[in-house]
Formats: sequence, C-alpha cells, structure tokens
Amino acid sequence: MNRSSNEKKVSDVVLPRILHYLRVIQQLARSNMTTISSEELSKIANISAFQIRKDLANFGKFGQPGTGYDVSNLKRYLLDVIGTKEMCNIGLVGVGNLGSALLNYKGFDEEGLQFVAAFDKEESKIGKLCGNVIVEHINNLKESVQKNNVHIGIIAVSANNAQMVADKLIEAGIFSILNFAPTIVSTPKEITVRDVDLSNELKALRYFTAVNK
Amino acid sequence: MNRSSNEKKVSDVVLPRILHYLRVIQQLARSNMTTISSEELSKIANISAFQIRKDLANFGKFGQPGTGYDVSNLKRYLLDVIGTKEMCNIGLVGVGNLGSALLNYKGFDEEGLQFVAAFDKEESKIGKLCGNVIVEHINNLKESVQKNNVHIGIIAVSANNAQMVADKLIEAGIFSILNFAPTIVSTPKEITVRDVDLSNELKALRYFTAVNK
DNA sequence: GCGTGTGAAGGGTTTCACAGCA
DNA sequence: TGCTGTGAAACCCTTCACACGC
Repeated sequence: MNRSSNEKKVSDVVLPRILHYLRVIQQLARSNMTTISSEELSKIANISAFQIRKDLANFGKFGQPGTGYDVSNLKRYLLDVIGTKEMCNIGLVGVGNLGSALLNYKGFDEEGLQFVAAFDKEESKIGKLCGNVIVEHINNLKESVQKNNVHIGIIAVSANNAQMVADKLIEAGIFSILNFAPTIVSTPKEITVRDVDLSNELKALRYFTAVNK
Repeated sequence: MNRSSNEKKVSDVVLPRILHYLRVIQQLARSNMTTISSEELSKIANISAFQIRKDLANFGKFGQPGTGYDVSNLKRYLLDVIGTKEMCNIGLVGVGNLGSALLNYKGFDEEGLQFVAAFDKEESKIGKLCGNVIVEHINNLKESVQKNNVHIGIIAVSANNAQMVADKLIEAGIFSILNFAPTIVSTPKEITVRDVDLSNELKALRYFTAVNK
C-alpha cells in the first residue's frame, strides 16, 4: 500500500485528469489503437492538448515527437502512476442498493482494487453472496477487517448511521474512508475521509448548465 | 431552470465547497444552532477559515463581526446561490442497483431536485414503482422526456449501453447528462456531460492516503 | 513536416495581515 | 475583545510559443 518509488506527487487537481486519461486510453487499447497524439486525445477527453502534454510530461518523456504517444505504454505508465501494483483491499458497510452496486462493479481487479468484506446489520442479508464476498454482520467488523487486512472502508449506509459506522471502522484500525452517506462524519486528523455526495453531482450539473445558458 | 438574478458566477473550484458548507449548515440548522463563526465552521468542514470567509464574502456581507454567521440565513443564501428555487426534473435510465439507490435517495425535494421518470429495457422492471416514479420501457424515453419536461438525464446503465442511452437522451432533447457508466460518452459540443466514476473515487482515496504516508 | 517537451507569461486561487465594526 | 470583510502577497495552475527530435 505504499507508493513504491520516486514517483512525483500528483496534485488534487491533476489526479482526476490522470484517471480520465486512463479511461480514454483503456478504451483506445481495447479498440486496438496503437498510437495517439495529444491533439486527438484532446478531442476525446475534452481537455486541451497543452494540458495533456504538460500532465504527461510530468512523468517523463514517453511521447514520440512526430508520432504521438504509444497507447499500451501510456496505459501501463498511468496505471503505474496511480499505484495499481499492490492490491488494495476494500471493506464495505451497508449492503443496500448503493452497496450492492459497488460490490458488483466490474473492472476493479484490473486496477488493483478488490472487495474483501461487506457488512450489514440486517439479519436477512447476512451470509448472502454479493459480488465476490459474503455479507457479514456488522458486529464482526473489527475482527474481519483485521483478518482480511482491509485498507479502505466504504460507508454506504444512511446518513443516520454514518457516524457510528465511521467510528467502528476507525476502531478497527482503518485510516481511509470513502463516505457515500450525505452527511459530514467527524474523525481524528490522521484519518482520511473522502466524501462522495451523489446529489451534489446533480446540483453541480444543474448549476453549470444553467449558468452557461 | 435559468439562474434568476444577478448572482455572481461560482467557479468550478468553489462550487464543491459551497455544497459542502451547505451540508454542514443544514446539519447545524437541524441541531438548532443559531450562529457560527468561520473558525468553528472551519473545524467541522475541514476548510480553512480564511477560505470560508472569502467564499462567503463573495455573495455579499451576511456575517456579523464579533458574532459570526446566522445559520438559517446562511442556509437560505446558499440554497439560493446554487439555484434551488425552480424545480429541476430528472429522468434516469437504468434501474439496476445504482439506479434504484438514486431513485430512493432522500432529501432531493428540499433541494429543488426531483425524479419525474425512470427507464429500463428489462420487461420485468417495467411498471414497477421505484422511489416516486413508475419505471417505463426505454422505447418510451423520447415521449416521456418531453411530456414530463425532463431537464437532466442520468445514465446508470452498463458501460456497453451508455453511448446508446446518451444518444437517446440527446435525441429526446436533453442537454445535461450525468453519466455513472465507467466509459467516455461522446456528445455534440452543446451537451453538458458530467462523469461520476465511483471507482475513480476509490483510486483517488488510495492515491492520496498512500502518498501522505 | 509533424508533434512532443518546456520555459515564460498569464490568470486564478489561496493565504495572510489587518482595518473596521459589533 | 471577537470576528468579519478585504486588499496585497504568495502560490499554483493553465496557456502559449517555440525549440528540438522523429
């Protein structure tokens, strides 16, 4: 789980773009494209060609002047940059609709992410297979997190229960939390929490389309 | 759906913070807090007090020197800034786990968002009630979108089908799309697409926690 | 010629210190 | 005294023009 080598840091602003490039490149690789110029990439990714060249040049020179970038090389590089070498183990709490959607998400493995545990408080869900894991009771959380070496915890429960789940995850020794509950969870400074608020995405979309009219 | 008055534009960088403040303020309002200082807000929201004051001062002066901000005033203001006055009608395509999670999401109404239609291609789902809407066949999309005056379309189908769905939404007259499928959809310039890639959030979390160690 | 990599210019965002008001 | 609002400074990020390599 540690960044292995002397890679440069990627800032908060740049990382989403890197992930976006990776999406594009993976699609290009699947359609057997071998090289692509920053100009072509720009059209697909909707990001300026300047920006793309700057971003990629940060990791070293792997573009061919006169030709462009080698697709499969670029893919390997980007996967490397974002750190997919070591597997990252994920535990999810709350096997509702959202939780199930995440557990059944395809394509994690190729990117070094895997679910190793899932928890719920509903007796009816315990023992069921969801994605690749069997749902456990939330009372097992601490034990299971340690046994399965969980690195990241996902909160996919209702806003009411989010803080309680966060506390349990932290108590179990987890330092990184992805929070899907539409509420602020408070945690000690050493814990990294990333909030994903689905309704905020809608609000942002509405805001920007309305403004641009 | 148009921004009503002479409000200042909020940039791409600032909007997420505004939405974050709003979350905090809504929680404070629920716990009957009446005023809060930028310093206290800073601790809860994990954003510097300088930043908060700058952001809020952009919308006018509604802080009381020596006291702080009035919680319910601030809430009203922020809701106004992000444009919750007019209802925004949403249509969703793909009533799988993720789609169902979105349709059942609580708290949209208060923020001026409502689902007015949902579509799927599976016969078994057609006619079922999900959240507040009845699932229709995707062949009805164009007709239903126009009848229900849908402003925003959500793509919650698999990567394979995302482009097809995007095309249908655009053909039905929609200009704003929120895409949850882990793939790039290509659209004409006048269409606004916002991608939400759940796996990217995990990757970003992993990256930043690994780097900070 | 074509397309990358890069230093320099430009623009925007964050930090800061402090004036001004309750 | 306590806390906001704000101009100035520092910082970062994006854009650009062009030198260099294929």
